[in-house]
Amino acid sequence: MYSVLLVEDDGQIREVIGDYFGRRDKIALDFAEDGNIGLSKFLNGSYDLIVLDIMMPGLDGFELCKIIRKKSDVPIVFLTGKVREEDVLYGYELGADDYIVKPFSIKILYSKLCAILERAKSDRPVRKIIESGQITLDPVKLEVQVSGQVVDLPPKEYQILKYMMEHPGAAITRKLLLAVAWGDDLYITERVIDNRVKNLRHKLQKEGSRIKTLIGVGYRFD
Amino acid sequence: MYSVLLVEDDGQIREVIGDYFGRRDKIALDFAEDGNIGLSKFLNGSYDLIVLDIMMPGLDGFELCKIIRKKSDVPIVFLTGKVREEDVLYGYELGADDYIVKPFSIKILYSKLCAILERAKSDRPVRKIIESGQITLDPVKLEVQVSGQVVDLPPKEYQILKYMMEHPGAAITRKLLLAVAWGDDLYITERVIDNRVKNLRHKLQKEGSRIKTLIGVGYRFD
DNA sequence: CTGTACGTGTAACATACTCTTGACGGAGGG
DNA sequence: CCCTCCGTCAAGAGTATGTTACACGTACAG
Repeated sequence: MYSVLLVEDDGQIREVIGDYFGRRDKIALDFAEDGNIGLSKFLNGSYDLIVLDIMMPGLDGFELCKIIRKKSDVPIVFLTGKVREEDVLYGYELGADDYIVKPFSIKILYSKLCAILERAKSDRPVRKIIESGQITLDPVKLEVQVSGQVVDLPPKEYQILKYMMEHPGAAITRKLLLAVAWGDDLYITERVIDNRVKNLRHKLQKEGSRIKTLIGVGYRFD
Repeated sequence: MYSVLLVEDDGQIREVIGDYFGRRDKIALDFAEDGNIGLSKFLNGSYDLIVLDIMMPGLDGFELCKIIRKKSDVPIVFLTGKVREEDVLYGYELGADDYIVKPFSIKILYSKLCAILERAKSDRPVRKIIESGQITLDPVKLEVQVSGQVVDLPPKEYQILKYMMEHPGAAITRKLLLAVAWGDDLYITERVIDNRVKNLRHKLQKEGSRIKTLIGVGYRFD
């Protein structure tokens, strides 16, 4: 479920889109009737994508887009009646992700938004909680849970686990782990890494076996 | 500079796009005249984005898209005269990143491609899996599968197999293998290589026979 | 100030796995 | 038949990793 803000002054369009999206379960839609309301909703809320009409009373879509882009990389889609090519290009220059011209097919709008949201999901430096199997890592709280139980991890072990969970399935060299958790200009015994990994495996209980050893290389988290 | 493959049977369109993109310096364009040529270029090349016409003789754009999606997450844009809504939706379902309807503005095409390429850049965890027959080698996971079964390979054997799979059909001298897996300044018995290859053949099971011996030279992987 | 708890790094050893060696034998060519 | 080249095997050397115990420094509470 994604959260999308639609800034559009035409009530009829809001209604049509709201109806259609309401019958699907992938997008939760929020509305703003003009640019100023849109700005305030953007500032107070947290959206995965923003759809902007260009021609609106007060703050227009381009202006709003500029303001939003200063604060956020959230995907932006223009939805507009303007068809002049310069406008489309201007929109892309402002960092828009797509540009949909009225009259548009509601189905296509929906598909496009879903495609952009899916694409953005993997793209984003996710400040969200990382989940994998029974393991949950919250980078904001710096907290790790295994099977619902909070597990206290010292800094190094936390960093190693975080890096592994951010790169599941990828081979991670010891050198890389050193750079990630220790800083690459330091020389320490290789055994240190083993020690940390050993503790990690133990603390992760049955999930610990998901850290595989790659002989001659390092580790891999599946 | 990004590398883009355009699969389009209409020579005029190829020319127009080629001209325009040639005067810019962000995109290096490669062409394919039909779906089959497109497929072979995709398989042998490495592109950052692929533009597909839908209606083409032989392999059409949808089919080609399906095949590409099995192997790669490379962004795909459909470029087509079809305007039926179902087709557009079908395109997105296949994992397309955009859908541009002819007649289109070349400037907008260029802008869209740039936007998609920029977005994909940060997204890409470049995973280039090498497949050949029943053997699959994932250089990111450092994992080899034979007939769907994971096969653990020690470093030297992994390196030998990887090199062989990267150069199928080519004669590979023992000297070259030494350089690849051992580093070229080392003196060891020739038997060492035989041993590694023997193990490889055994571990690859029935696929092992694809490593042919070239007497007096080395090996060849077919 | 003292004592405890804890994170970290080192050293030493144990264990597991990989690599190399060297001997032997078979295939094929001269 | 002899020679060369390669395949095979077993054993030991060599290397990588797991494990344990301990020393040091810091943070914090008493």
